[in-house]
Amino acid sequence: MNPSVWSEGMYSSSSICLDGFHAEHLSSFQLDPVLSNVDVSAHKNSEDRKMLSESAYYRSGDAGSSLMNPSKDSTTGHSPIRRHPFPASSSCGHDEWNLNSGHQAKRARVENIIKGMTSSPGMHCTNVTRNQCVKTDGMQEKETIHEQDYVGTSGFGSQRTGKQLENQHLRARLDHVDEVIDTKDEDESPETSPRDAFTDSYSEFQTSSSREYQGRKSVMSYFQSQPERIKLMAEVLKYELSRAVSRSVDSIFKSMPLIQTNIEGNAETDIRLQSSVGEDESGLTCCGNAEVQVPDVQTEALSLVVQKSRLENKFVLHHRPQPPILFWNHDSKDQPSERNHEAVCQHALRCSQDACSRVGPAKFDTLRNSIKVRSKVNSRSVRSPQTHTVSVDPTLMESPGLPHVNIESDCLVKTNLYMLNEGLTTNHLKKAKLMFFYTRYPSSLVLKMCFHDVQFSRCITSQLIKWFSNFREFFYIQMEKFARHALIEGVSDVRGLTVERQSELFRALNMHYNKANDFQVPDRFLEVAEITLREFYISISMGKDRDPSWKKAIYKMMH
DNA sequence: GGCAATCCTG
DNA sequence: CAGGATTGCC
Repeated sequence: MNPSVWSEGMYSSSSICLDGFHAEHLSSFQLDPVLSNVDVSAHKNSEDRKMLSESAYYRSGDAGSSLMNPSKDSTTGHSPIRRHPFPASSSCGHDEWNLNSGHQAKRARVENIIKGMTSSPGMHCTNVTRNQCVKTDGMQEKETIHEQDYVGTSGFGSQRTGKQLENQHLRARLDHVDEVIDTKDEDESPETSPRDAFTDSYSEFQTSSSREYQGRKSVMSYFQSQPERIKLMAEVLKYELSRAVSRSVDSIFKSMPLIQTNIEGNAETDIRLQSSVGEDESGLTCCGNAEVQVPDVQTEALSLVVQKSRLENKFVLHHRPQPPILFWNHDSKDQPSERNHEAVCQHALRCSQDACSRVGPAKFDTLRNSIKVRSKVNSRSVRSPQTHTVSVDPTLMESPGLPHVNIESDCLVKTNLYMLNEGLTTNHLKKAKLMFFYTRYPSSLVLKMCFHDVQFSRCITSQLIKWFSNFREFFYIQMEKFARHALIEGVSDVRGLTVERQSELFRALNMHYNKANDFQVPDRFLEVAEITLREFYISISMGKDRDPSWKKAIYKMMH
């Protein structure tokens, strides 16, 4: 493959969000502005640095809630900078913008469907006129207008006959709606549709202040006078809602929805986790789109090595002034959908917590115990829809065409959401590899944060640490290999050793950590690789490799 | 001795 | 990638 081809262009359509930096955390923790500018290299040892990062991390909760307060956004109107809209302080806050900005195409479709049901055949009352009807003339007159309008233009004769036929017509139309939606959903990727459905349905009830909803509200008001149609509409909405819920829950059970979405090659959304180098001091990007701030813990996770002073030829750990920014790519067509997916996840997680508090920990322990513990890497996330405590058809969670979801299933939904993976999956491995681009030595705290869907145990922690140990091993082996190769080839100046995206070394690394090649490897990683390569080169050229522990100095430096 | 990381091997 | 051995630090 031509490196120049894949280096940039390929990333524009599908990149990765490390789901470990899930909205739940992203919204909950913010970089402490005071601590953010501290140069960790000034601290005497790594423990201080770690404590600093962690204290910043813990302290950042308050800062986060204030920073992420949507009321601030509302004061600025439609700011070009869209932050992740979930305030840490409002456990059940559902940002109108986030939910409202779901798939507009589908929304428009639903709007058209609703409009079509009310305006055709022969209905001319637009949203505006309907609102005016409600405002000025009251419900009864509005109904009269609609009925007269409808009957008058449909030519069905008497009003009674017209109603019967209208009901028939509506039924047929609703059937068609189902068909259209089903067909559409089948065409859509399985990752995108659940959010849409959920978002559409959910936002129907949440976005009371939106203009669209006002229009629909008036439509619903119109229906309220007609029990038959109410029933039909209720069925449609219930169907949509149940399907959306089941799908969104299903997506929750996927250990890394966004990772999977992108790695599996189904998503068009480009979510990039990038370093914040070059961003402004506030940690905000000016990309003009929504962005999510990564908790300060990331600064620890991204304890990348930078060259503080090339003149001194001394490499030190340098605390990054800002956390990396998770932002939405400008070119993404599916941004709202992804954001809403985050919203769904966020909401679902809150629901799970809510369910936990209501059902009690004992029951959840039972649920968890019902899951088989897997010590090895599993190909799929642990999912156990059937439990001792709640007996519901397991296919419930899979079937997109359920006519309805009952109360028990709702309970199940919330119950299952609480369950965590008790084993690491292949997707966790993929995720860990991608994390390696940012951190070579993740602390257990970082691991817990990034693998928040995993129930941590000593075994899990050890396994993750072992993974990173293996990653490092491979990394250093490559470094040594290419350093020696450079010496053999007669490279005399260390400055001639560079790691570019086109270089063979990078391709080897990329092949190992990012085999699918759908992740934009951060430039910082290339810098680290280059620094390490040069260190190996220098050590070997100076004959330090005669010392059995010659690598340790490099390891220590890179730590 | 405990722990963490690397080294070695399969 | 995982398991066990080894090393080094506290």
